[in-house]
Amino acid sequence: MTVTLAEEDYLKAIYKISERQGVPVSTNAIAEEIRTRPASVTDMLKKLAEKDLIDYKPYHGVNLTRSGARTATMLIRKHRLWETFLVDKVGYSWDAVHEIAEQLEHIQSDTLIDRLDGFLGHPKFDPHGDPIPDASGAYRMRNQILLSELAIQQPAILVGVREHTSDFLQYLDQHGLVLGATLQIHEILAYDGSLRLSIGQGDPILISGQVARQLYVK
Amino acid sequence: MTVTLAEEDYLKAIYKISERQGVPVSTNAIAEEIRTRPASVTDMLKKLAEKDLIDYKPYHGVNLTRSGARTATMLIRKHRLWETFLVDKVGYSWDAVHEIAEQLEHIQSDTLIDRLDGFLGHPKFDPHGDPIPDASGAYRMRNQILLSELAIQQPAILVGVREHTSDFLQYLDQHGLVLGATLQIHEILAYDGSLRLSIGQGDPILISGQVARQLYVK
DNA sequence: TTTGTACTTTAGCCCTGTCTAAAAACCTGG
DNA sequence: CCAGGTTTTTAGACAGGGCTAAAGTACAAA
Repeated sequence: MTVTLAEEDYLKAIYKISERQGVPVSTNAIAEEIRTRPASVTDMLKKLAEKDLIDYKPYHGVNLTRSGARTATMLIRKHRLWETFLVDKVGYSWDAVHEIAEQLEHIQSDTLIDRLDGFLGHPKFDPHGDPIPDASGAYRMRNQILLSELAIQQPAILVGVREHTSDFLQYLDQHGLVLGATLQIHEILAYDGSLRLSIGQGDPILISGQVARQLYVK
Repeated sequence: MTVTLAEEDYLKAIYKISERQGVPVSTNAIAEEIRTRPASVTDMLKKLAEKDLIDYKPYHGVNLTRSGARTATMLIRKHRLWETFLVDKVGYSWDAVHEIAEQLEHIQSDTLIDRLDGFLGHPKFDPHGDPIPDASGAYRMRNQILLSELAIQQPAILVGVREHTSDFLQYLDQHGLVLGATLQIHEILAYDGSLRLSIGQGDPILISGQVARQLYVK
């Protein structure tokens, strides 16, 4: 029972949405995630249900079966390992790897991804700080909080980002916001919720609340 | 003007056949190479001609245009670089990489393959001894001959293989026939054309003429 | 309880790439 | 130069995946 490339994309989308927003996952949400039309989603949901990769009740959304969740987790594993490869070995910056990894994650091989994992030294986190599932699909979430929840004056380490767009990641680079940096909030401006923040030993900078809600610290 | 995955496969097949057997390339030959039906090939040839990737005269075969040849050469480049990656970095043996590279060669990125080339140290030959085209598509053929053409007692170095099947490559491994080995023919048996051959300092072994016609030496 | 609106599904169509069956073109031996 | 065999193309169908338009469902507000 093979899973096509398009089916894999749907499973991953459902997985990602249910992580963010819980289950069941709506047709519209999937359409938006995949950038396709709701009618197309409905068609595909029938196929996925037929293959027992999702539980689908018409008009009431879907959730992944055990088998569907395993497939999705393995895709996440592949995606994050390939991103790690591209950054650590091939010299890409973290804002340029997403699209390439979207393609690489569909490579089919029983052995490749585990060997790649070994070649990379069994990394636990990808270049964006997201955890990489192991070969069994297990991964530990860091006990992270959003920078926007961090107490004033409390130092913390930047460990992850929620947004993965190039623009956002380039913004972070330009402001010295790299993974592992020590951050400390000095002040939250009453006017618009901006944060005055120091990075390591540097002079404080100002970032928007919008940005702060995209950063994970520990 | 994008080239689909299936179209890429056809271009590569036409390229490979024309290298072996010259031009023009017949519909049947392509069908056999791609393992599909002649009727399907005809359909695809029309599409490729429409895109100016081939010159196609119905009933008289095809050859690649400049543009089609460029695409095919880049596919070869990608295939061979990925094979090199899999063997040199990921630890695969040379008989296990073909199918994976067949998938990897279709990854679309303006920058990936040149960066991969750099990461690998700009290799000139892949794990099977085939030359890797550079970024401009150029590559030098070694001045190689088939082992079956080598003069008796004349030492030579094994530099390439024609067959890429797993079975054949495993056979070579088992007999110590690895790239770079020094070979010397001691005798050609009149009965069936088998060769008595020594590899490096080892004791002579017997290989069939069939095998000798698959090995390139220099 | 009804009704308006947002969400979802159905119906029917398109495109890609494949297939089988049948027709057409090519070519070679007599 | 033509008859048979081989090769190639055409015709028509199908499966996967997507789209638009229209119809059906759910649910909140009145």
